[in-house]
Amino acid sequence: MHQHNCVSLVPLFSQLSEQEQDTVNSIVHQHHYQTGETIFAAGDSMDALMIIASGQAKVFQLASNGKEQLLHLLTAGDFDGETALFSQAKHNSFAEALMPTMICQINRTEFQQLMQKYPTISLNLLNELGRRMTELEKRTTQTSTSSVESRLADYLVETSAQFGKNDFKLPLKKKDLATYLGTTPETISRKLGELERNGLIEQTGSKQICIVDQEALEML
Amino acid sequence: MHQHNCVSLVPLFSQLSEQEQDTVNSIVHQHHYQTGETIFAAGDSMDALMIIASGQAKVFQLASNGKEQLLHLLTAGDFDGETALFSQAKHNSFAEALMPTMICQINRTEFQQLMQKYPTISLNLLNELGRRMTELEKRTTQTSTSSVESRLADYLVETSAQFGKNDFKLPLKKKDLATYLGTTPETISRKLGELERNGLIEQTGSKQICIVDQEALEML
DNA sequence: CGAGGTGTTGACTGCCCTCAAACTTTGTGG
DNA sequence: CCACAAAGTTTGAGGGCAGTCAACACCTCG
Repeated sequence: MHQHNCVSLVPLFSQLSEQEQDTVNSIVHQHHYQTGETIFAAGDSMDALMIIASGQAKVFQLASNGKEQLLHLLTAGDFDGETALFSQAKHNSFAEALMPTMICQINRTEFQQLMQKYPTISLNLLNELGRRMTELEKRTTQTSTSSVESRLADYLVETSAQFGKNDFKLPLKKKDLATYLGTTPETISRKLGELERNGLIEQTGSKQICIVDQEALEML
Repeated sequence: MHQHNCVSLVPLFSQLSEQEQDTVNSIVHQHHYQTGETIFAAGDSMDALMIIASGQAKVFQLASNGKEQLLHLLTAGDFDGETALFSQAKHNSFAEALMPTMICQINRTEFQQLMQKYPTISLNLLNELGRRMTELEKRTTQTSTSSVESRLADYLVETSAQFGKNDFKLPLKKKDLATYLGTTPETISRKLGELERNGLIEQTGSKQICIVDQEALEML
């Protein structure tokens, strides 16, 4: 069987030599998930670090009223489960594949040995956790201080920057985008319409967005 | 001068021997801040890890419209600035002392050397970052899925649990509590009044709260 | 082609934010 | 230790943003 090499893809291990990466690769367990399939659920015990080799997954929580809150969008090279590496805790969130997705897992104990052997790994972990923390802090601040319109505008500008062009396809269903921005699909739909009517964007196709007036968007 | 020993207070260094802690203590710089004094501001360059030796500080962001969002409340033993340890970045948030507060700083380069020498430090850091991440994720979910009333109820229950008794004094001004929960002082005031009228709590004095019906609070 | 999930549009409602004024607590200097 | 100023809190009135509900249109994919 052709074993896809997760390890070389991941920034987490990028500073290791090729030989060291092989070592890591040998203790990795692979899993494949289909679109819509659950990767883990709240309540599951966490005992491994998960790395996205290919595909895309969403991490979200469910409130007691059943509402969904999207916390992170994971793409190739991203990982999750780091809080599990020390405390033998349960997942407090869900993860679901948004497309056919390959996941590499490393058991807690094995990963702990890795970190002892190669200290740069834990530094990389710290780095990435910090980055994600900063991102979440920003989003938290925005959700409780700004209007949906400006959050959406900000999201569009940032996403377009990631793609490096004004014309791009939303990487999320609007349903998920809504919970990501802390609002509802209906409101997203309306606000996008409003932005279009005001000449700031154009909706060329399903999920296809073109930014017309970036400055005005940033102004919100 | 009597040098307050920060290091022994901090879980971060708790696994080090007494002698090793002394070493760490020798590279620590101390600063004292008065109530209301700014510890760092957004835009300041980050070049040190900060540890609260005694006192209390709030970490918050300012939105473009001037609104404040409280992100973390730091008390003795907590630290901040970990994202600064690798990337030579700027602070994106503010920190302000809420009472006379003693802070211990360790420079980036010196702390990096420490982490190389004592790998358990970075593991402790990871642990704490994960904890804080989990906490923020929960709060984010709550702010965009639940009503102010239930967020407040949840906060009261959790805070009472921290103190270990039903009768306690709010550790924050209501103004700050409001931005912590993503609302306004007026709304906090009203909701507390409502909870009291419904017999779930009692407001015995300024900031003094007594939980009467914990079950009903958790129900929200 | 049909079915289920997804997106759109409209009408309505309500939570909570805003503004403003009175009252209370805090803390500081005389 | 008191007095007074500044900050924080409470209460009321009013309005707006966005959530809810419902019906319909639209994809996407068996």
